[in-house]
Amino acid sequence: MAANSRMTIAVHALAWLALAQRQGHDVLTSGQVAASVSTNPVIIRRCLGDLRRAGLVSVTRGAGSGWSLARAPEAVTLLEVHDAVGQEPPFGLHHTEPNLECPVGRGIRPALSQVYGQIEQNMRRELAGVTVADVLHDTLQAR
Amino acid sequence: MAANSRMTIAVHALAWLALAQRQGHDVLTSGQVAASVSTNPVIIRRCLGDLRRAGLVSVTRGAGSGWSLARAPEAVTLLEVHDAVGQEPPFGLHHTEPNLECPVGRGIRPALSQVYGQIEQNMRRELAGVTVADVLHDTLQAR
DNA sequence: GCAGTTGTAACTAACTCTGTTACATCAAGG
DNA sequence: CCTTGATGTAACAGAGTTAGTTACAACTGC
Repeated sequence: MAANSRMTIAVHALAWLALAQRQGHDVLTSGQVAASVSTNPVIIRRCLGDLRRAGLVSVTRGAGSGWSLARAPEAVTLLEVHDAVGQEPPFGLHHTEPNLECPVGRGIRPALSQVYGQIEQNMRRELAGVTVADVLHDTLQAR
Repeated sequence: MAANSRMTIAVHALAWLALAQRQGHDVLTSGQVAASVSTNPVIIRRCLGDLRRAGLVSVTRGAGSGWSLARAPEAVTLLEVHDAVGQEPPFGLHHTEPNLECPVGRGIRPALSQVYGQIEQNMRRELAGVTVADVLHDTLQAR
């Protein structure tokens, strides 16, 4: 299948919430967000539910309720979104334990963990440097 | 599922080939590699087949045949392995096109592509800086 | 109480990944 | 020339993930 798109959907929803807030709409329903993402409202509720549990958005119940940003869009980084949606790391080790009788099988996992860990650290640092406000700005810039 | 482990298996196989070569074994069979990785020989043949198509290993046919490195392990980078096994990029855009009537739906994909592309570039640069020889060295260092 | 919304369970369909079996193909070496 | 041992690859199974859908209980503003 194509790669994980949950991160993309989450950022899309947050950018849309930020723009709506700027335009005076304090809350959006899952249906309104779903209309922009072109998907089902339940997908959005599941995704925004993850973000709510991470404290990035708040939600109300009952009639006239909906979703809003819990913080200013300048204060929400893509790293927080990444962690909130439980995105998998880009590389995985062996599914089953390699043969520990073999010198390569014995040492390969720590060696690769170090390489992979370094790459993930850099990826996280980069995600931490981009905010929802940045993405919204670039989004509105695009023609 | 756990993340993609093909990259790990490919590097494992290459490191094992490099060590075997250093010890005077010029070729290994898929069964011998599979015994170190703890998997099925067909998995290894498929994986090493990808590496062969990328020119990283060479293979012979017939009795007594097997796999060997096509280059010195110092000259094979993890980036080449990454591309050879067709690893997916870490982030994916929407599966279906977002609503282009919405300003966010219209501009979000180019905006996120830029962010994701930057991260992938850095990942590639990092992978290009690590060779199979480096991994083998760290592997043998591990206790 | 009504209406509109969230939260969530249950399910489907499509897809990926690893692993397995089976077998055709190939070539080294007697 | 034949045996032997290896690759290449198709076909399939089983587990798992993902997006999407339907349905409905729970909640709350008015």
